[in-house]
Amino acid sequence: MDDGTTSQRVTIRTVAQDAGVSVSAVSKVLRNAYGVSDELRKKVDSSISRLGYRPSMAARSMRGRTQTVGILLVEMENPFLPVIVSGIMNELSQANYKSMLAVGRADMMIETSLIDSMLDFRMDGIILVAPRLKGALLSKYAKQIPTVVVGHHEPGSTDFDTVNGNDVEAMRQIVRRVHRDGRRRIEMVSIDRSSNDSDVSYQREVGYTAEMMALGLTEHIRINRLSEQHKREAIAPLVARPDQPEAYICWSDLHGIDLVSQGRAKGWRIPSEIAVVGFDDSPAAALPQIDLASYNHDGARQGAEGTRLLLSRIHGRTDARHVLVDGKLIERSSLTA
Amino acid sequence: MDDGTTSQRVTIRTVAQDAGVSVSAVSKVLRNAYGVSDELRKKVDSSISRLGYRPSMAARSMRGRTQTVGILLVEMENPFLPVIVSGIMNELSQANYKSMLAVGRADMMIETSLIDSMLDFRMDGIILVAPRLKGALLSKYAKQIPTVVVGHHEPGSTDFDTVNGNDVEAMRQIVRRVHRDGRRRIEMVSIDRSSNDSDVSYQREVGYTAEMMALGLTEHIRINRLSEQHKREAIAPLVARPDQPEAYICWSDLHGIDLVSQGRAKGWRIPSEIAVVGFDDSPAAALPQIDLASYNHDGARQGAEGTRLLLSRIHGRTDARHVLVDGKLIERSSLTA
DNA sequence: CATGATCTGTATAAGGTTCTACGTATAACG
DNA sequence: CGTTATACGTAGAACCTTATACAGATCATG
Repeated sequence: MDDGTTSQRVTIRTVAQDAGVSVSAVSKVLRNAYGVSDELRKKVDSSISRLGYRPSMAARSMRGRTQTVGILLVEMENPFLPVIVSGIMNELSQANYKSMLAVGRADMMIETSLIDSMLDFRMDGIILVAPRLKGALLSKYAKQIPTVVVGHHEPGSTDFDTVNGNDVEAMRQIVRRVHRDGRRRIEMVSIDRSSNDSDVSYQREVGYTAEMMALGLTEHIRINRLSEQHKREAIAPLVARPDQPEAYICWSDLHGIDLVSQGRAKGWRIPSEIAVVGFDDSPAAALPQIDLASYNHDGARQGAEGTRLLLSRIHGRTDARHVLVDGKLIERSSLTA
Repeated sequence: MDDGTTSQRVTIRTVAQDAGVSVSAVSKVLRNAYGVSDELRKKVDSSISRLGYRPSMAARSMRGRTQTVGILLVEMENPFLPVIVSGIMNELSQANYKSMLAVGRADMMIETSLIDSMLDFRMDGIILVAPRLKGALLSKYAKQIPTVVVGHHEPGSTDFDTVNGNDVEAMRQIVRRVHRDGRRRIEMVSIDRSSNDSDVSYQREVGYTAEMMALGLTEHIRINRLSEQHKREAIAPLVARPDQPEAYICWSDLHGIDLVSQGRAKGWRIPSEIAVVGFDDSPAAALPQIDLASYNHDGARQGAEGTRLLLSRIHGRTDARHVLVDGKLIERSSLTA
């Protein structure tokens, strides 16, 4: 306390001095490494809490692990993403890891710059949530740092792991459920693939088509693709059609919400004549005025699963894993009477 | 390239070697410090881009600035918060700063641990968005690191700056607008203050009361306080009242949404008999089925303003500033015919 | 031409941790 | 009692950058 070397900040050296041991001993306790007696640990621990010592991340990251993983979020507006993040953080805090979150703006340039930034900060690994970046670029990064990609189908990759909702199975399940009520003219509302090159939309169409065929409803397959831009107007012609099907299964709640509200205004009897099912189980779908049945993809679980993969990868695994997470259909009055 | 010292990572040393200058010279260029000729700079810059060198944040933060500020978000579910964050990030990127985002879970323990974490990472400053932490604790941190608090009234503080929506003025404006249509029995729906000790609810009540008095409507002042927990049921008695006022001004869209939907179901004529105004302009309020008038508090501007304050504080300012940001009332069919 | 001032670039000491290699004390064993 | 194995603790280099102090060159001035 009152010897010559007293400086401002309390460092590992201060602790060592206070506890009367070597710097390396303290470091060992900190990392609970091999070769430290209970007695030593006790001395050091009490010095640490007495002095309120906190290891400097900066110094730490120059040599060893930071115990911190970077999370890159494609954007913040989509309410599905926070759920994934909270799943990630839950799992991380259990493993005593910290996180550093960065938010892109659905822009590739920004995304790359943010990933670079995480490399600069020496994160132990990164979790990319629904990135816009394509496989080749992702692979480039994945070679430099343990990487897991959530919500972005790319099951062929050998450099990073992926976690996704099981879109195909989800769609099949929805189709089966709707069919169980005796409906046969079941159509899908999807988005124009050219506007969004991700695989996500495609997977859902595959599931729809596959199950329709499995149920012998091949002749009723019909996919209405809307441009992603002008949702509200784009859906009008669908509502105005004279020949309505018995059910619409939508690629997203956005479509579903517009459909039920415009449909109700037009006098549709929902669900008796026409059932509508959305996708994503967004907060708006749950509003009593909307009450749109929707598929919940268990974002928290996707996040948790991705985190577990990343941690095992940080601990040395090198082969790529690809996980599909099942969700469940939330029944509401747009589907169930 | 092929001399003995070639290791994996490209460091400042690699660059120096490649450019045929000293390490310190490179560092000077990097920081554009005094005493470097144009010629030298050119040599170094070209080596940097040829080698794809990126300075290590870890090493950098051990001595100088990180050029990174920490953002602490109270939680992620509230859709108002991402807007603030995007305002912050916009402003930061213009000033060539990076950000590190951490998300609490509306829990004080977690918040303190996250702030500690930002100190460990040697952020140049922190922006706390709607923190749960109280003034004394905030002051403690503010003494260690430049701090700005957004969305958390605490105008008395001398240790940190604050940015807030101008709640009093907002409420006065809403009351005036509603009164302009000839309505006099204007009530407020607020939350039980004991459940939320923040100042936010109080400010809005103040504004409501003040304007009602200014308009000579003192006798009609009535504040209905609901417990924060069971919103949907808590609002039922309000809807069931036999003596309805001519307008409800709500503390939050959550109340407003329930009010318009349950009210419409009950046969209220909105807005001719009863007007409803929410607060926050959440996405759900804008849904055509809801169409709830609401006050938009310009979160992006609050974020930007906070960022500017932080940067000036990082650059040496020490006196505390307290900024109020005005927003605007978004008129929708729950208010305007 | 000597002197001082200015301008460029360099050498080098922090800065706080981790981690390998090593030394010492203690225990176990014949 | 001597030898070996094991547990505990320590020295010190390495990590990459910044920043201070200084040396050398160039230029202006008396």
